[in-house]
Amino acid sequence: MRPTMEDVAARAGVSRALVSLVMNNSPKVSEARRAAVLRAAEELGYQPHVMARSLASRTSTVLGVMVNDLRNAFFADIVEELDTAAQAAGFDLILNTGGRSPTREWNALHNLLSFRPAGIILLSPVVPASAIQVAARQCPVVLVSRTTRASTVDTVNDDGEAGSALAVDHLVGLGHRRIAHLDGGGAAGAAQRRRGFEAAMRRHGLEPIVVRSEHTDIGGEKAVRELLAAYSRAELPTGLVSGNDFNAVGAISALEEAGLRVPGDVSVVGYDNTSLAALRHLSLTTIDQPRKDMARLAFEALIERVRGERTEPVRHLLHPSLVVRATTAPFSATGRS
Amino acid sequence: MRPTMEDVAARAGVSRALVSLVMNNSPKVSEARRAAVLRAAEELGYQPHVMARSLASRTSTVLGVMVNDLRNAFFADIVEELDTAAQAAGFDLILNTGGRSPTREWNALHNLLSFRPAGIILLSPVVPASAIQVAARQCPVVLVSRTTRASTVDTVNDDGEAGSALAVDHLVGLGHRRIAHLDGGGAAGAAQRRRGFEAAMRRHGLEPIVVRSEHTDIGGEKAVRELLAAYSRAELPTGLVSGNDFNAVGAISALEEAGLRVPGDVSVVGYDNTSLAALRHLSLTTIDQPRKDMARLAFEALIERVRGERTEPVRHLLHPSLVVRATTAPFSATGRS
DNA sequence: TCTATTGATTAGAGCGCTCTAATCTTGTAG
DNA sequence: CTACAAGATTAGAGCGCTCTAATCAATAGA
Repeated sequence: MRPTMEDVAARAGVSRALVSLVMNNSPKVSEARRAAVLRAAEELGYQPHVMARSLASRTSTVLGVMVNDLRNAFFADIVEELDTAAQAAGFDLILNTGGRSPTREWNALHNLLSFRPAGIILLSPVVPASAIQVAARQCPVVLVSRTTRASTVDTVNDDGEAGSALAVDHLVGLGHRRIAHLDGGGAAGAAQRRRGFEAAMRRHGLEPIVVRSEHTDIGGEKAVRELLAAYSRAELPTGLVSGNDFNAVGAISALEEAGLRVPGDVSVVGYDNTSLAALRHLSLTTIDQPRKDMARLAFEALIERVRGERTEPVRHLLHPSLVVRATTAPFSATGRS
Repeated sequence: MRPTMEDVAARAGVSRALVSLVMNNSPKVSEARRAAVLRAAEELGYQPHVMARSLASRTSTVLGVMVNDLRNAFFADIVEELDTAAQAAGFDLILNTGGRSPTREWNALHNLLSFRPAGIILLSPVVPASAIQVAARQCPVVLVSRTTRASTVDTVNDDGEAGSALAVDHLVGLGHRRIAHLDGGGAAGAAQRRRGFEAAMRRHGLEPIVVRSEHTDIGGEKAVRELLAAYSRAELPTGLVSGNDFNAVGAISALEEAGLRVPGDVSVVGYDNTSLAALRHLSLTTIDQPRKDMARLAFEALIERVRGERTEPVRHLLHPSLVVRATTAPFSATGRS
């Protein structure tokens, strides 16, 4: 059995309480005793038992994190960032996935809750709002990539409408006028991005073209094929705003397959600035969600509530930015066949 | 304060012990009582306190997971899979990163240990072997993508030598004879892959060409440029075995930039079969590490030890497989300029 | 010399649960 | 009607720690 505080106390010739004080480096311990305790602990290889501590102190250093999908690099990045912040602040992450199923997420959420965590961060959850409310009654909850009306829950989102607008402005600035959006369907944030696209187009006095698609490369390919079937070469959109990077990559594939050049004939903008987009081979112009900032803000919001420093809900809406790479170029009538 | 077992007991008019039995669905509880307890629990929104349970029962349902780098899709996939398995088996994951620094990993490992987890899984850790030994004295430890001599630790690795051999055999089978390996340098598993490459080449009676590189797309580009500088077009290798997929993508970029076609002039094989490779736009021929199996085996090995069903160490060496896509083609002398 | 005063140390209750051993119910056989 | 086994229930100690309140030691002031 691993040594307990009692063992350390015995070896150091002091009481258990004193060991506790030393372990929490209380200032009211004489240097001599402190040294003795530390040495005894060292010799025994003693390490405080987090769960026992948590139980006794009625506080928790555990932060629950439920991720929509770790395979999605966006979330993986955020979790990495959260982990860094948590370690720095002395918290531990317990992690969960809901498999994008409300039922499984509900279970996962319950598992997190059963640890009596100090707080919970939900990354793009698909559980109903009521489930979030239930969780929020037990501990502070922060939502990332998901909105809510609940006033006890903080949220961190990127401004998808602004992001799409950025893409449209960029293309229009390059002289494009026929621009299509490959919509993400039911994916998180897709609706916003579409709305932003439509609004931006109209602001420029242009007619928004929206093709229903998905946030996958296959989806992007299909959407482009539909576009190719629906328009003559002369009328084909010369600018594409994809729902996300994967979609954009698929779109580019289909475009090239059809003998069109990117960006010579068609300019393409992605969304998310995944590591994929940064690959020199693709060099995709895309919209960057400030993931690091999102993670940091989510963490800070949570900790503020944990420490009871704030009760008002906070709604972070982060501004995305345009990352210009090699898949967008000025519109040129001559470039077309 | 959230309701405790005592509250439920009071409301159901039974003792705390009975509630405990019901919560662990013991068979020795009358149906009437069970129903009463369950109802009371429901009404109060009671949920057992995992930590208290763990403390009292001297058992843990916590599994510690330390990840080398979550941003690496390979690890993210494994964690996802571990999570699925853990949830199914009633365990909870507590997750950590070491930032690829031995010191930080050592801290992270300590954090995990302080939870008195049932077991620990280390994904490609960079801590010294001694640290792993220390951990292994506290609870079962399984290593993924890392070997050890410690007889108390299980390991799960893919057979990197076999993987490279697969790539070489494939290229040789297509008629290629001048084949180069873009080495991953100090990256985990890189040495094995290189050894496998060299051995396979010699087995075919061919001279192995090894270019020092990195597991990044930039690395791949640079390596190819060196190759282009060192060889005349006629003598340039017609087959490339990259250290991983990213490297391969970079290599392809540089090749195309130099006016060479893939796979027309040069065939390229990646390693890892990341989601990147599967993108139709790239369609990279690559070596697949059976991640799902690796995760499953790691989990099973751990659970076996947790349950005390085995004390002998187990060394899983998984066989990678070749995934042929569009970046490899038969050698053709005419294809060359 | 005696009492405050401050600082260091400890006793002991208790966190929410489990688990063993003891107790209480029944039902059944003698 | 009693004895007893089997099943259902509970008392109570204890998991490893924290924390309050009490105790103890040492110094200072009168």
